[in-house]
Formats: sequence, structure tokens, C-alpha cells
Amino acid sequence: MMKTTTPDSLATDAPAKARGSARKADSNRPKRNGAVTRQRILDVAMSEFADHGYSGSRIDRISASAGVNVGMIYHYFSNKDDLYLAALEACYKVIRDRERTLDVNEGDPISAMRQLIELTFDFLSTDPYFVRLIMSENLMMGRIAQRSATIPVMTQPLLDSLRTILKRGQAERLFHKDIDAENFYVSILGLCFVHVSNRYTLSSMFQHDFADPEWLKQRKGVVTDILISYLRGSEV
Amino acid sequence: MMKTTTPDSLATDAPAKARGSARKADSNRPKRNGAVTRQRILDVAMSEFADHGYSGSRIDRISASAGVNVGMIYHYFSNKDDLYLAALEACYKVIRDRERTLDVNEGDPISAMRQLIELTFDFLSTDPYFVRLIMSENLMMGRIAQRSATIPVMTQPLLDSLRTILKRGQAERLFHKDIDAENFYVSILGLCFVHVSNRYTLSSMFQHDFADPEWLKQRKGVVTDILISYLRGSEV
Amino acid sequence: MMKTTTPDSLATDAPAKARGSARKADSNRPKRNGAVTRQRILDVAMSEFADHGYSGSRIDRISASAGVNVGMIYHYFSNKDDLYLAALEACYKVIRDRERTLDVNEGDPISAMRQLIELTFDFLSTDPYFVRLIMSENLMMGRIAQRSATIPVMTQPLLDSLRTILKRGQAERLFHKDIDAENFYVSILGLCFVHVSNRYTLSSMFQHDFADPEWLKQRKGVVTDILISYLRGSEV
Amino acid sequence: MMKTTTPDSLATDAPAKARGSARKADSNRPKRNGAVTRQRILDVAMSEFADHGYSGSRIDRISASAGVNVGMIYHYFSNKDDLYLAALEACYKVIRDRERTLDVNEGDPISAMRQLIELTFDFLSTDPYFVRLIMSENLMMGRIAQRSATIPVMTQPLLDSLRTILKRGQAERLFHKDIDAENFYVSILGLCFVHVSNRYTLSSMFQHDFADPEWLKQRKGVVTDILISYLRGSEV
DNA sequence: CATGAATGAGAGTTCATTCAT
DNA sequence: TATGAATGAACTCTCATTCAT
Repeated sequence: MMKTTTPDSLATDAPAKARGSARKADSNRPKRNGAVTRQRILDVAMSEFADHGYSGSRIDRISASAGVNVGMIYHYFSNKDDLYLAALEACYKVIRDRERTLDVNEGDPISAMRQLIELTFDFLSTDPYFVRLIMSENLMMGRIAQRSATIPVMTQPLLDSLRTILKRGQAERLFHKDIDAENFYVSILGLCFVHVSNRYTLSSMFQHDFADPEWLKQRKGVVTDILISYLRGSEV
Repeated sequence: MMKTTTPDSLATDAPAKARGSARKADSNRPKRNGAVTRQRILDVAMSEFADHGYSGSRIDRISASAGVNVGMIYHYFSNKDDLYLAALEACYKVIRDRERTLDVNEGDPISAMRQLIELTFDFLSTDPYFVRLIMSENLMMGRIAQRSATIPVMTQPLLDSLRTILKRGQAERLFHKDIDAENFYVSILGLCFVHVSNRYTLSSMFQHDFADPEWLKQRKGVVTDILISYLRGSEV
Repeated sequence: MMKTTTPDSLATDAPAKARGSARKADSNRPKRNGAVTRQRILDVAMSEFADHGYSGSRIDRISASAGVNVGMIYHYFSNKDDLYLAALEACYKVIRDRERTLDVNEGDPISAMRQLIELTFDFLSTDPYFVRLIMSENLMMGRIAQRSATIPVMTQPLLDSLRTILKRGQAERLFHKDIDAENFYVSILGLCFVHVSNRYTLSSMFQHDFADPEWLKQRKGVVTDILISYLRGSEV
Repeated sequence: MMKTTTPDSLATDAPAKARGSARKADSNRPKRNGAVTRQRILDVAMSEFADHGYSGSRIDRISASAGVNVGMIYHYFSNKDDLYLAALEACYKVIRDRERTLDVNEGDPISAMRQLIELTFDFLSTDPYFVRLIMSENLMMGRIAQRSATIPVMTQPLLDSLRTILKRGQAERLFHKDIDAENFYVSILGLCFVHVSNRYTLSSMFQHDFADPEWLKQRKGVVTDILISYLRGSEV
């Protein structure tokens, strides 16, 4: 089975030593370093949960991949639920951090919006572990996410960015007025998410690979067109 | 936990007697009837798999809900995988059948397309078991669906309908030319799917309920606008 | 897995029609014929029990192979134990019948004994289902066989034959006197049985096939030599 | 049902503490000791498999008798097959070790061979668990044993011993020349094995107990006579 | 006679979690 | 901090047997 890889360079703020793929034996790594161990567990957990969903994930497999003892997982994360929550939040942190790298006040609003769309499209397509973790959580009907205090907080900057771009576009009469930031984000998400979330069933339906780079490139154009043309739509 | 309900009236072609939600005791129902029992198991399985995903679903729970012995499930479906496949295919059959109720050759192309979009939107929003089953299957990376011979076959009429509408619209110069039926279906699906698939994480992010009827109604308008305005887009 | 075949021509006294390998559909066979059905079940049961031992055997598999319904097995044989007993007795009947084809009063005693040994050797080597059924029964510590009234009865003619040959040989001073018929039969059995009963573990130990025809032929000579030279042994 | 007992003193090299029959509560034994637990499971497994054959054996019963949790069996032996293989190999180790206690270069060849025969006879008669395990494995057509690398290796010293004795006997003109070591071992095995392997069916046939010490003693003499007289046979 | 749907007990195996060391 | 042995509950699946039709 294909394994989703978590983006080591972005997933955490842990010291550089801790990064790199998890390994069972690494004579160089310090024998006792709580933060590093904790982070290694978290990295592995993200990909395990992404690969198998919550109930499909195995504590044993995580501990083996992280090269630590089962007890360590319980030491740092209490139980499977809490570990899952930590993985989920870490995951949201990655995309929200990346969104903030955009400067939404600069340049023309259309290209700003296009950048945000493309960033979202690329992020979801390139790092499917995010999509998978989100799907998994929704399959559980938000059982874990609803306990999170940081998820709504992390959403705020994204909403602010969207509102800024929309306001600037409306001020310049490039976008029509009836556009709600939150609702528009749902549209972005839907169009950037579905070919990743539904990659396999779409493949069954249409008998080709929806992760093919050529297809993705063309699809990104279509998605951007759809969304931008909608923003400008009421001109018509 | 909320329970998704499968649409009894559509899920099967079994005799009317068999329909109705599963129940443990029904003095009226025949004590030994293979077809009916099989169907009752399948109905229950669809909602169990939708509610809990593949690994979260329990054979015990299915047999209890269906009011049959565990062994019966294995008698009719061999194993969990095959039962899941049967549920998945039954599920696809429902939406594909519903899509075929539309007459794509009649009326103007725009309203034909609008009908298809709205049907899709309504179906996915009203019967989340479909969305959830699809998500679950994709989380398993299509392990089961790829064994299905009927899924691609059932897709054909949908593609035909889309192509018919698009061709008619292009002939009447209502739609621009560069639209690929399959690609457009992915857009429809993305916009009709995401608020259901991501209902719970979106709720965590934005702190309101994405199944609220008022919100859904408004959202359906937006989705239709986005898609239709894209179809006509090249006018701009 | 290799399948032991029961000797159709010898296993039963049922009408010829019933013989031949079991089959699922045979349009020619009479739809209702108790004796035939019963026999077909018994034939299949012998090979099933021989192939898998008691606990490894499956009623379902027997009914499928016999081309009859599960209920039929219970109709004719009450339960698994009784079916097993019937198979075991049928099995003993085959070898005991075969032994009686020898005329122990004719010719010289040595060649009579040699014939009996060779008959035993050939029977056990050629039809391993007998050996396997006996092993299986012994693994169960004779749980079933001890209920059989016919097994000891069927043994009598064999003992009689052995005693006749021994007595004749001793009268002619060809065999020494201290030979007990029963004990001698155990020796015959041991030497004719072990390469069949232990075929697979011997193969693991010595890394060659103990069912190889060439090896069997040579081994039969050795076994006969050992036993005959023992009979004449007191000359030394 | 009679229970075969495994020879605790020989089955393992585990520390003395671990020996003795399995028991549920033993306040003296260490609560957490992998090697000891593993060995206790193996000891119990040997007798369970010997008593019931492979399919008749129950993991539950083994764990109960060993006084450990079911999971422990899977922790140490992965699955029933592997546990069975471990038991089988342990079993072979016992007899092969015992055979090596003989000094085949000392004394006269006839008495050396007699010792080997009697050791084999006694071992198989006294510890029927060996015979039963071997039977069970053969009933499965060597499914497990053929995966063993150690069984053929452990056979080598036995073959060497036999060859040594035979060569010495032939050099001294005590044995005739045409004797193959492997073939002769099959004869030894057959004659020492059959009254144990077929104990119950022989009892049904002849209506007396083939484990009776008096009978065994006399039989041992017969078996030795048969084999030794064959070795010297060609003198005649 | 004959069918196969239905049962219930129990099989092997897995897994989150705890705890002695 | 760190280990991995140990637990107990649960899960998927099997099977001899019964019984309505």
C-alpha cells in the first residue's frame, strides 16, 4: 500500500535533529530527549492515521515505526484519542501556517486569490495525508476535533486573508458583491479536495488515475477558472 | 451518535415485505426467506458501514440490527470485504438510478444541467450514507471498489447524460467549448460533496452546523451559480 | 493437497450405479434412492476423514462433494460421530475382505505368508486412506472405534488365516515355534504401515519421497525378508 | 481422556524454576519473565497437540493450562501453525538428543544396535506424545514439518550413528552387507512405533490393551529379535 | 425424501492499555 | 525515562446441528 508521507520540514517546530524519517535504530540520536521522542511519535502517528484512519491505525505499528516503546506513546499522549487529536491539530497547523506565507495586501486581488487557490490545490494534492486525516475525522463525526480549542483559532487568519482579498476585489469592482468569505472557502475546498479525497472511487468510475501529474496540472487550471470566473461573474 | 438512514424505498428491488427498517421481532415476516434476509442484511450493512467506516463497522452489530444470526451474514456474503463491496455497489446503484430519472434531451440545456446539479446536491446532502461510504472506501485506497465490475459500468449512463447536455448547450452557443464531461462531473461532485464529507471539521473550523437546512438551501444556490456561470464563462 | 482416493470397486456392495467418483450433478442418477445416496455419502466421508482427520473434516464439504444436502447426512447417519464410525468400519471391511481372498491352505506356508505380507504392504501403500483413517482414529484414542461391534468380529478370519499358516509352517519345521499370531500381525502391520503413516515426517528427515514406486518396490522386498527370516530364525 | 505428559526434564533448557507441570497460580514464580513464559507455553502446547492433534487442539486450553493470557501465545509464537512447528521441533530435539547419549563406537556392534533399538522402543512407548505429534503432522501431510530447517539437520547424527554401527558390524562379519542405514531405521521405527500409534485400533481388533507393561516387555524382546536376526540373516 | 435457511456456541486472532521491572 | 510482558475484551469467522418448507 502506498504510504502518505508527512512533510517533515513543516510538521513541527522541533529541533532539526528530530526530523527526517522515523527509524528504528539510530545510534546517533540522543537516548533521552523527551521533546524529540514526542515529536517522532507525532510524525509517525500523522502518517499512520492518514494511512489507515482512526480504527485502522495501530498503536503497535506507530511505536515500531517511531522506534520507541508502546509505553512511551502513553507517556506522552495518554491514549489513542489524544494522540489522534494531536496529529489532527499538527496537521491543521501545517496548512494554516502555509496560508499565512501569502501577502494578501500586495498585488492585484485576482492574482492574490489565484495564489491562495493554487496553494490550497497544491498542498492538498501533494500531501494527501492532510486530506486523509480530515476524512477520517469526519467519518468519526468529529468526535475528536470537537474537543479541539486550537482548530477554530487557527482558522481565523485564513478567514481574515479571504476577507481582505474579497474586500479589495470588491472595492476595485473586480469581484461581485454577494460573496461570503466562509462560503467561498467551502467552494475552494470542495474543488481542491475532491479529486484527492475521492481519488480511488473516481478511478473506479472513470478508469484512470486522478493523481496523474498531467491531469492535476490541467485540473488546477480548471479549478482556478471556475472560482475566478465566479468571483467576477455578476459583471455579466 | 447520529445514525445515517438508508433509503429503504430505493436501495433494493426486493419485495415490499422486506422493506422497512430492520427489526428484531416481526411476527408477520416469513421465518425463512433467503432473498429477504439477504436484503435486510445488506440494508443494515449500508448504514453500518456509512456510520463507522470499514474497520469501525462490526459484524455483530449488523447481525443484531438485521435481526439475524452472525452466520447468516457469512452465508450470504462470505466475508466482511464482500459485504462491504455489496453495500458499496448498492449505494452507487441508488444514485446512478436516480440520475437516470432525468430526461436530458428535453427542455433547455441550462435547466437540464441545473436539475442534474440540484439532484446531486440534494441526494448527497439528504442521504449522507452515500458520502460516508465513498469516503470510507477512499480511506482504504479503493481496496474494495477496484474489485467491482459494475461501478464503471454504472458510470456510463451518467457520462452519457452529461455529454448530451453539454453538446446541446454548445450547439446552442450557451456553453463554451472547452468543457470535458468527466472533468465537469468532478467539479459538480466537489461542490456538492464537501460540505457533507467535511461537515464536522468545517463545523470545528467555523463553529456552525453545515447541515442546517437554511444554510444548505443557500449553498445549493451558490453551487449552481458557480457551475452554471462557469459553463457560460467564455462569454466574458 | 493430494487427495486420497477410496477404492470404489471395493468399498461397498452398493449397486454399480452408485459407484464412480462423487459428483454434484448427475442427470442420470435416480432422484430418490436411499441406498445409493447413503453410499455416496459414505464414500465421500471415507476420503474426507482420511484427508483431514476427524476434527479437520467438514460436514459441509462432505455434503457438497456427495452432491447431497446437509440434512441427508443427518438423515442417514445421525451425526458426525456415527458417520465417522460407518466410514471406519467400511474401511476395515475392505482390507479384511481382501485378506480373505487368499487361500491359506494351499501351497507352501512360506509363500502363503509372503502373499499375505505383500497383500498388506500393497494395500496400505496403494490406498493410503486406510492408513490415514486408522491414524486419525488412534489420535482420538479410539473414541469411536471402541463403540464398534463389527471390528473385532472382522478380525477373526485374519487371525485364523495367520494361525493356519503358522501352524502349517511349524508342522513342516519351516518356522520356529515361539511365534504368536497376533504378535506377528503387529510386526507385519508395523513394517507395512510406517512408511505410509510417517511418509511426510520421514520425508522431512531424510529429504526424499517415501511414496516413490522404486523405493516402495525395494522396501517391500526388505520387509518380506525381515519377516520371513524372523519366522525361520530359530534355525540360526 | 487420558493425558499424555511431556517429559519436563528433557523438553527444555529453561531454568529449573520453570519446570514442573503448568499451574495456574504459583506465588513463587516471577510475574514477568519472557523466557519462562514462552517455555511454559511450549511445554503445554506439546502435550495439547499430542492429545488432540492440530485441529483438535485449542489455543484457549493451552493458555489456560499454561496459566497465561491467550495474547501471550500470539506474542511469542505468532499463530497456531508456528506454535505447532515449535512443539514439533522441540519434540524431535528430545529424541535426537537422547539418541546421542549412546556411544556407538564402544562395545560390540550387536549390543550397540540392541541399545539403540531398545532406547527407541522405550522412548516411543513411554512418551506417547512424540508418536502422537508425529501422527498428527503426517495427517496434515507434513504441512508444518516441511517448513522446518532443523528437522533434517537433527537427523544427521542419528544416521551417522547407525552407519557407524552397521559398518563396524559388517567389518566384523556380524552383519550382512546389504543393509542401508536409512532403510533400517524405517524398520526400527515401524516396529517400535506401531503398537503406540495404533494402540487403540489394535485394542479394538484384538480386545486387549497394547500399553500393558507385561505385553510391552515381551514385545520389546520380539522387536529386537526380529531386527537383530535380520542383520545377521545372510549368514544362513 | 429433500432442501438450504437459520442457530448458537466457540474457534483463532487482534489490540488498546496497564504495570512490574 | 524507558521497556516489553501481560491483560481482557472484542472481533471476524466457522461449524455441527436443527427445522420450516
